[in-house]
Amino acid sequence: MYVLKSAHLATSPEPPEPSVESLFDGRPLELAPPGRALFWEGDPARDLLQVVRGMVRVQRILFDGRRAVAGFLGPGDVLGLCFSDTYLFTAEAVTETAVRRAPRAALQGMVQRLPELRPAFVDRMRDEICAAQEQLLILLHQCADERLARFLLAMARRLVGEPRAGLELTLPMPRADIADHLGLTVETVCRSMTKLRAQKVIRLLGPAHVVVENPARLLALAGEPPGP
Amino acid sequence: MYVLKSAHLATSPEPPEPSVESLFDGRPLELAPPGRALFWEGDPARDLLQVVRGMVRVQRILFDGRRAVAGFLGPGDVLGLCFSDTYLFTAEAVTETAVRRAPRAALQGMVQRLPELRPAFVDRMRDEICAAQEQLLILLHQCADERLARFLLAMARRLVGEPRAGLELTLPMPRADIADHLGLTVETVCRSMTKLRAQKVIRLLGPAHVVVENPARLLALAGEPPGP
DNA sequence: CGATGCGTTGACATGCCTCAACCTGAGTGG
DNA sequence: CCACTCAGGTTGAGGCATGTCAACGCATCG
Repeated sequence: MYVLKSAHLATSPEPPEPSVESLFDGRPLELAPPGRALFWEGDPARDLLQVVRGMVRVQRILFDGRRAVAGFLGPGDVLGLCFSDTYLFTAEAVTETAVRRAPRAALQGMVQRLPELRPAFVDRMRDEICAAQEQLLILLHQCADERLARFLLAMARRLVGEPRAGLELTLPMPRADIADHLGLTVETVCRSMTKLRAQKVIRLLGPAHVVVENPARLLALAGEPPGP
Repeated sequence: MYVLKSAHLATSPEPPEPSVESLFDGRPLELAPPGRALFWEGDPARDLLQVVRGMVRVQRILFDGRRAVAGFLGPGDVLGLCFSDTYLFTAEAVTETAVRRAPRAALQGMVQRLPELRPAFVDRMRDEICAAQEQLLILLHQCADERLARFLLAMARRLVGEPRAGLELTLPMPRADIADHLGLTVETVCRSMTKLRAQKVIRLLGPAHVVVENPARLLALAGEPPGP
């Protein structure tokens, strides 16, 4: 997706290291309640956004009124690196959220001044492309259960590298968001969730709390070989 | 998609402007018969590829044996800009094809040396990301007819900016390729083609030759407002 | 206490997949 | 020239997964 994870990169020890994250140093925290829009599709893309706390949903209303959710951003994720002059999506807070903004011009300047930073920058863009294509290829050919497994796996990996049995994860977004993200309906998401539970792949503590019981099977359903 | 169109960009007037296309200047032509692989998924990604004549199919075999066709490349398209160290897809000639190869190292050197990073390279990567996300968002939420309409529209735009009534386009790839590209089966592609014909959206001269009869309706089906 | 929003489940309709048959055109050999 | 084969394309019949519509459970909130 267009979301860039900073997890391992951001926590580099030396302070002068220039990184995309350093653009947000010293910027004020901005708080948003659930449902509040952080920017709107079509607005001039003035700045980048870094999520500090909470979760943000990136979406877009299609021609015919259907909603497509492009993805979800959690703490550390940066949004807007690959936007053109106007925002192509609307970003909304899913939960109580804290973000920082940095002008895109600052990013541009930084990349101009520091040629050694370019490979890192290009790599991140490339990762985004690969992720988007991967997502496209696989989702298009997957059924509902497999899509949901893939989504749960992605949510789990947001927390840890590879999920182990017993990992508990929180789904702060409502079912409708998951459905519009996977190209399904709310009912189908529910049924697939129930099916995964019946197969002992996951356990449900509540609608928003899932425990991974069989990571290997989750991997397999999501369409990844058990190896990596 | 990961495919970068060079059509309008390549013909900039001033010669010193470094472009991705210039990397291929002076490289020898390489010919490939239908079905021949130009590179394989998993091989070290040594070089970029520019299609000169014919059509190339980019695909990948999924874990469970299903085939996913990521896209098709025609004359002028460049492949490999966003690859990591190994090719993530296999590229095969659909028709009799001519290509040129350029080492990726040359591209990397160009990016490092360029005083201005934006025009040549970053914009194109950004376009790719946007295209992939667009594709993902829309295809996921579309039914078979709409997906096929979208595909036909894309093929038409490969020839001209906006298709007009009477535009004849050639589909050099077999139905199976189209199906695996859209996440459908061969039979469903046939039926959707027949349905579009019945609705007077297109006319079929033969399996590989389609005439656009109602561009406005094609646009609408593909999920784009009639405006642009 | 009722109202509301969200999640879940059931009944039914529909769209796509599966399997099968048939058609067409291009080779190929008689 | 015809008969045959073969691959790709098209069409039909039936099954299954998902969408649609509806009902209900449950928690929150006024």
